[in-house]
Amino acid sequence: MQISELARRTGVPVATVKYYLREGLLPAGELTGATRARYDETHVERLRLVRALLGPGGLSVATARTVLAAVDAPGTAVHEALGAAHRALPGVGPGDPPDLDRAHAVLDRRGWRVAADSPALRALAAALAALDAAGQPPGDDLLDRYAEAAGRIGEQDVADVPTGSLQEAVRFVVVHTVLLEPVLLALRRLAQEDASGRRFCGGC
Amino acid sequence: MQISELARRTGVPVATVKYYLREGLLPAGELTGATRARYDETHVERLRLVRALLGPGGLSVATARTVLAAVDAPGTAVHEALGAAHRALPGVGPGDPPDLDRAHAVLDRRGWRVAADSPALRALAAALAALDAAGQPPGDDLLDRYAEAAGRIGEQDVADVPTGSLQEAVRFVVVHTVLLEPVLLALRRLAQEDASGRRFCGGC
DNA sequence: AATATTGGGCACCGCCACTATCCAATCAGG
DNA sequence: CCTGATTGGATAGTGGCGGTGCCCAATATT
Repeated sequence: MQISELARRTGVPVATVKYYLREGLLPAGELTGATRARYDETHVERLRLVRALLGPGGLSVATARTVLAAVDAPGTAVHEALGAAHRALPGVGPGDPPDLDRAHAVLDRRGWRVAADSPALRALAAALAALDAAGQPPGDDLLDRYAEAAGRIGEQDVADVPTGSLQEAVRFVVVHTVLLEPVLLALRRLAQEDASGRRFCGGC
Repeated sequence: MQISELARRTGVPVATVKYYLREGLLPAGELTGATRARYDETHVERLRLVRALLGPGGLSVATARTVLAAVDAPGTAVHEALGAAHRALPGVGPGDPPDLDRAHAVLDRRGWRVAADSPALRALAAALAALDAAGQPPGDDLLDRYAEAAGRIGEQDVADVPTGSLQEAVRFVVVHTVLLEPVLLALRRLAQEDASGRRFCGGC
C-alpha cells in the first residue's frame, strides 16, 4: 500500500505520517521508485502503536522514539527493555537532586531492590517533595499503603510477561508499562468517586 | 512583603509570579499604592501549591486555574470538590466517544457506583481502546487486579479526608488527588523494577 | 533631589506537534 | 505517447503553551 492508504486505514493525516517517518517513529517503506514506497501491515500496526503512545500514553515524540528504539533493538533483554522504558519516560530533570531518604525508606520497608540511580526513585522523591511543598506531607502509613498496592500491580505486570519470543516480551513490557498508567489513574479516580459518594453523599 | 521577596522565598522568578497573577492562579496582593502591593504568608503557601500542581502534578495552567477555583469557592462540599478536580484533570476530549461497555463491566464487577458522565470513566474507556489499538488488549483478570489495587487506594484516600474544616478537607482532596498520582506511578515502576530484577536477573 | 525599585502591561521567545506548500519524478488513463 | 493527477521528500510555517524581557510612570529610599 502507499502512504495515502496507510494514512486512510489509521485515520492519521498523510502529513503527520510523513512527520513520524522523519522523526524515526515509523520505519521507512520499501522504495519502489524515486517517488513511490510500499508499506505493509507492520506499518499499520506500528502506526497504531505510535498513536497510542503519543496520545493516551502521554509520551512526547522524543520519548516515544527512545522507547521504540528499545522495542526495535533485536537483542534487548526484558529487564533492559523495562529499564529503557523507565529511563525514557518523562522523569525528573537533573535540576536540584531531591532528597532520596524518604523514598529509600519506603522501598526498604517493602524489601524492594532497585538501581541506586533508578529514575523512578528520583521521581518518587520529587513527588514527595512536591507534597511537602503543597503543605500536605504524606505519612508513612499512607506511603506504605500506596506501596503495597503498587507492589501488587508491579508484581503482576512482571509475572504476566510472556516467555515465548523475546521480541514479543519486550513489546509487551513497553506497551503495558506505558499504557496501563492511564488505566491505573482512571481506576483510582473511579474508586475515589465511588468511595466519596458513599462517605459524603450517602450514595448520592 | 513585596513581589520580589515573594519570588525570592519561593524560588520563582518575578516575571513568572506576575504571570501567575495575570492567569488568576495567585490572588492579587493588597495594594498599598499605585506601584506597591503587599503579599503575605498565604501567598507564599499558595505559590508553592501552584508550582507543585504545575510541575510534579503535571497540570496545565488552565487546568490548575479550574482546580484552584474549586479550592477557593467557599461552600464547596467535599464530594463536589473531588468532582471538580476530576473534571478539571486532563481528560479525554469530546472527540470520538469511546466504547464504555468494558469500563462499565469492570466497575460493575466491583460494585462501584459512579456518575454516568464521569470523566474518569471516559478516560478508562479511552485507555482501554489505546491498549487495543496497540495490539495488547488487557484481559478481564488483569483489569480486575488493577481495579482491586486502585480500589484499596481510592478507599483509603477518601477515608483519610479530614472532617474538621470544609476548607481544609477540600484542599486535602485536591492536593491528594493530583499529587499522589506521580507517587503511585513511581511506586509502580519501582515495584516493576524490583520484580523484574528478581524474575529476569536473578537479583542482578 | 537623586537613585533604585516596583507594579503593571505588552511583546516577545523557545519548544513542540503538527501542517501546508513546493518540486521533480512517476504512474494511470486515454 | 501524451497529459494530468499523485507521490515521496524537503522546507517552511502554524498555533498553542509556559514563561520571559522590556518599558513606563509611580513610588520608596538615601
